[in-house]
Amino acid sequence: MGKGKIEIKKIENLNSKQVMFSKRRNGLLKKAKELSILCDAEVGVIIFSSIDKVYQWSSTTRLNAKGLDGLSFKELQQLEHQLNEGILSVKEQKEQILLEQLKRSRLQEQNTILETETLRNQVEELQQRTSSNLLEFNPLRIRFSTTSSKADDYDCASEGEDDDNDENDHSDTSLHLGLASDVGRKRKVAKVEPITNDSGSQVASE
Amino acid sequence: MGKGKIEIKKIENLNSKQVMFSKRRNGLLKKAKELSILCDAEVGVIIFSSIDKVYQWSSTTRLNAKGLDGLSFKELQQLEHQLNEGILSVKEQKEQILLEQLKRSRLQEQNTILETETLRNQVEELQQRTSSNLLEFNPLRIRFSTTSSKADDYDCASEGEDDDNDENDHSDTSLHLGLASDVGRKRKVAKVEPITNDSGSQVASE
DNA sequence: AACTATTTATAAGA
DNA sequence: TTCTTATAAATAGTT
Repeated sequence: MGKGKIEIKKIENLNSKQVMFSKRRNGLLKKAKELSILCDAEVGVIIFSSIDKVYQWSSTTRLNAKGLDGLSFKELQQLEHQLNEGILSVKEQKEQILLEQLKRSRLQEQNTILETETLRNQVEELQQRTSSNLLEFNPLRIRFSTTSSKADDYDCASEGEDDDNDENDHSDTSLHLGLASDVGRKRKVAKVEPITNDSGSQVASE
Repeated sequence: MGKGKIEIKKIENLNSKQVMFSKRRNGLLKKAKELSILCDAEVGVIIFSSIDKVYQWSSTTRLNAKGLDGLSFKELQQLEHQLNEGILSVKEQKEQILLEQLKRSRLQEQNTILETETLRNQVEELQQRTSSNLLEFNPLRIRFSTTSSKADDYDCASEGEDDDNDENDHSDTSLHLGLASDVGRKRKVAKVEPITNDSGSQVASE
């Protein structure tokens, strides 16, 4: 509808394109507004020019800008992306912390359980000696459990949390018992093989 | 642009309105398409008729329907809401599971630590007797730690996880030592007061 | 940005 | 609905 008919295809001349855009954009928005008024419809139009500026109009506040008018499409998209990423990051961080603590807690627990086991054996053995009036005493017969030394490789070891059983971190590899020189020593525990990492990951993949 | 000029205001006649809507909707979409082609712009148009049916067109797949054409706006909004809720639910569920396990693990750990403490004391005491050649033996002097019986109230107790220390669940309230009748009994541990629930919640709020 | 010759959209009617 | 047609509006090219 002009002095000459035009083919609907991309305008290469930048200036012509800009002029055309301005005219037809206004026309489109006007038509949209008319439609919404005449036919009592909700109409929304959003236009991203090639210069990446946003023009939008809508018959309702539902679709209208919330202070985002004038932001480029890429900016808006980035904003949305960042928000989503932000939520994800926070959630993932929380999850990571929980997993970390659970892993650590389980390792700790495993340690303590082994120590307990060892101590229990000792107690029983000592009790037997005691109740049998100690006819003989041979410390070498007291068994102790696993004596691996690989526990330090475990990455949990370096974390400095103020748990109330940090003492275990400096425990010996083996457990000595029944000798007079050992009576004064406290907190000697049996080391354990690091439990498999899966105990933590399993939880996450449930 | 018709046989007569019209005023832009709501059309009351339903039939006229429907006809007008159909015509102008097509016109608007055509104009939008032309604009996007001519000026290399991204254009999106969404139209909600008063019958609440959606018509939309967009120059990019970004705004195009994914099989959602024809859904009412309310339906679309509900769908979006449900999706968001779904994600949140899943995340929260995962978090809940982790917290649950951590709480349980800590409780378990606390139990074992207390038991260890008790056993350690016994061992030391017994060792002292042993190394002093057992001049006297009085089992009553052996102390044991907390003997509360409220532990069963803890809601963790009913959960049936296949942990490898379920034996502790049936432990006695008190610890008996030094008597011949006790030598054959295993796995008697001191019960502890349930630790405060905060140990778990603290983690979540970090 | 304004002008204007034309094309296009569409109001009313069939 | 769709088609027709008279006419209003939009706009391409020009200034």
